[in-house]
Amino acid sequence: MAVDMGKLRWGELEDDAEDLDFLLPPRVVVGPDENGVKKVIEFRFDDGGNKVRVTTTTRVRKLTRARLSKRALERRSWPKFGDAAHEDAGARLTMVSTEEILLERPRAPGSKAEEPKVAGDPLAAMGKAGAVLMVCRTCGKKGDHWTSKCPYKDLATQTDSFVDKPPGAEGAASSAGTGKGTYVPPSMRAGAERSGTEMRRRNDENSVRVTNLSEDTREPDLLELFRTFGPVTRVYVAVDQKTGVSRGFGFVNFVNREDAERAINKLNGYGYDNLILRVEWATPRPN
DNA sequence: AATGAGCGC
Repeated sequence: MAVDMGKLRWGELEDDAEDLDFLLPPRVVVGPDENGVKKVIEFRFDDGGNKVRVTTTTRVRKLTRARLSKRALERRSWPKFGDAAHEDAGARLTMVSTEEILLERPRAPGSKAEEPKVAGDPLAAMGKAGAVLMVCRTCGKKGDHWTSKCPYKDLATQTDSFVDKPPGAEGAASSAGTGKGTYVPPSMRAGAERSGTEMRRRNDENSVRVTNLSEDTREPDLLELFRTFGPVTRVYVAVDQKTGVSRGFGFVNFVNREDAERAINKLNGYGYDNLILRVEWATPRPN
């Protein structure tokens, strides 16, 4: 058999050698004899490719006929139970049970009762009433995704070491932020309907354009980078609709203009993912 | 080098 050695790796060569086992005589089992001695004779190739015979001799426990029948007889004297209780004695030695037997699944101590599993997509299987109960513990969004599927799940903890922080970012001082200073509920977002004097127009004014992003920088990365300056309402990375590849720029919208300004001052020229970011005010999108 | 999506009226 001609083999192109250049295309084979050693692991494949090994497999190839094993394939030759069909050339060996079949395994032979002799016994066990009256003394319980069993011999297994098998053949294999040694490291040099020579056929060798290997004989293994073992002594098996003798199960005498008397011993077996004694135990079987003992079982026959057991009182019948279940469906078998209605059978004539000795009519059948074995039978298939049609009884329903509920098995308890062992659980870790202290674990909660199992939730009923729904086949298929749990979100789709759930009615609207159920969806309301679904609240992402990371970003707080309702009825959209589970915590485990949150796009920001990796960013749940604030990076304390990173650059500077807006004054009062830790607490409620930040005007529109929640405790963590990042998630802004819809009712508080720019452009949301507000009572009284505030404008209803969508607010794109605190929009920052970020260019020279590496191809694999995505929205959660941008959020992680910019959230330290204050509450962010939106991150967006422009993506080629055809290929899905990042176009290398994006936008970050801030609740507060001062936060956006500080982000620009701090991050413009900042080295990120081996590239030097450009961060500047975005010209508002025509609408 | 570069300024974003899609929804509904």
